Amino acid sequence: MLLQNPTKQAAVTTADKVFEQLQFAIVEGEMAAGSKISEPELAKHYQISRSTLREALNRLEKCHLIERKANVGSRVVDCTIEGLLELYITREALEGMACRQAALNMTDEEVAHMQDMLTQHAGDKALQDGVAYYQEKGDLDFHYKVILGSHNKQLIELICGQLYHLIRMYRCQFGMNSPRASRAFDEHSRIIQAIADRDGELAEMLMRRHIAASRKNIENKITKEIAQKEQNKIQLIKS
Amino acid sequence: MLLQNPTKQAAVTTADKVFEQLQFAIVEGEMAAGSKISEPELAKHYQISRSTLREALNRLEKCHLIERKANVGSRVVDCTIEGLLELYITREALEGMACRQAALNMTDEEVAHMQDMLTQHAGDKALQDGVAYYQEKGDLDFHYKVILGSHNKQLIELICGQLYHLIRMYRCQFGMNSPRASRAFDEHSRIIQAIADRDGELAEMLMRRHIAASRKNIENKITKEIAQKEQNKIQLIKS
DNA sequence: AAGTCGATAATTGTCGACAATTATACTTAA
DNA sequence: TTAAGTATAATTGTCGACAATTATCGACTT
Repeated sequence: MLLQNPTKQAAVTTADKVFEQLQFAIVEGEMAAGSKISEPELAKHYQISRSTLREALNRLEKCHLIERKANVGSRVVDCTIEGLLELYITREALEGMACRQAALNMTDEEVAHMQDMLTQHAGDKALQDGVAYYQEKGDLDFHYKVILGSHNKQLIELICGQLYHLIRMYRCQFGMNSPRASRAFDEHSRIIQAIADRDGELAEMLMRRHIAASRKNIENKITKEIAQKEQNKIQLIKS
Repeated sequence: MLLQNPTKQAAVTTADKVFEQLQFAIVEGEMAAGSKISEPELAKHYQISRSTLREALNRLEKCHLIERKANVGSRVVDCTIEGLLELYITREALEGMACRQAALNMTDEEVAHMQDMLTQHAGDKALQDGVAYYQEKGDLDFHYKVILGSHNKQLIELICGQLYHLIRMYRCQFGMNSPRASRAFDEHSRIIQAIADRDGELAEMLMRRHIAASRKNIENKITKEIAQKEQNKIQLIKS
């Protein structure tokens, strides 16, 4: 499963290819979050020169997957709870606006296509009832379509080109295949309705609530996990 | 006048310095919008190697001031009306949310400091009544403080690190020292009040209206200018 | 005369080496 | 034993050259 973002163009140069591999490695956690990056080591591993590697690193920095300090080096970004919440706040703002713009700017064909997609997902959903499939692919499909429907290059670039890599990273690392599938589906359905009605204000509000709900869901889950770990620690000490 | 963004750190490496110079050159229009960038030529001009120049170009790309195509080269972004409107839509979303977060997260000291700043600006404003100063420096000061007050690294990076360079570029190129100084001041004042009241919802709404008003103002001005030019053309043909 | 194909020139991508800076480990003194 | 200072090693920044790709110009065909 790749789930590449829809704005990306074919990787022609070797730096492009290495960038994609590194991106995958970081998102999937093969390169640990927060770990230091050794340019000579990585260059050797991918059999490329440091110049080419640095080109790839620059693109990783562009989508906020690594951080660089002058004369010190690069690190993979680390996944913190605060970072995750900040990311979702930003996402709420951007995707909410994208949804409003989609309601204003989507062509009728695009709207129809989205509705088709949703009914198709409904079939899949009924079929394998609540399986993570919808959450993974269907969810991303939906959100990408809305974002692209905004017809706003700035929004599209910021969300698809930058934020979503980080979101995927957090999803992988925190193991977030949250069991909101059926509820999310209903929310998606209402959002599409608002877009079809060309009701930008409602569309934005619904999208923001949709994302906020997702954020709160995660927040709950994580705080519970932390509580669980604390519990384990205490039991470990007792025994 | 530099009006550097408040998040930037000192430029230590030569690539950093060249980046800053290029950034300035692009924003101020010394390098024409839409023009092609010749790496050998620029490298020679700044007396640096192409590697170093490319490092600088990568940072310019990060703040969306240039665009690169593989095996073809870089161009300065061009300033279109559509691009400007898309930028302001995005800004409305991000800065609106930043303002909401500022209402929630700013310390009392930060709020007090902003209020001080505003009264000081009020003095300046009374002094030189309506002069562009407020529009230039005061306006940016205000917006930066709100954004930083959100205490959201993601928002801060996106707005200050990326969007604002473009905004400054558009301001320069389209000659936008709009005569909204006094009205903008009142709007700023109300926004600070909402922040001081910790009313996130109102703060966001006011900031969004503030930016939307600015956008509409520009929209009007530009369409008028275009109409004017058409008029001139017609007269030219007649004569 | 217009358009297409091919050779040449120019530009971008990639490479390996050196310079400058930072991190590490060891020695020395308190 | 701890701390500071210094010398060494490793890493990042910068450079110039070569390879690969693209753009330009001219010849040739229709």
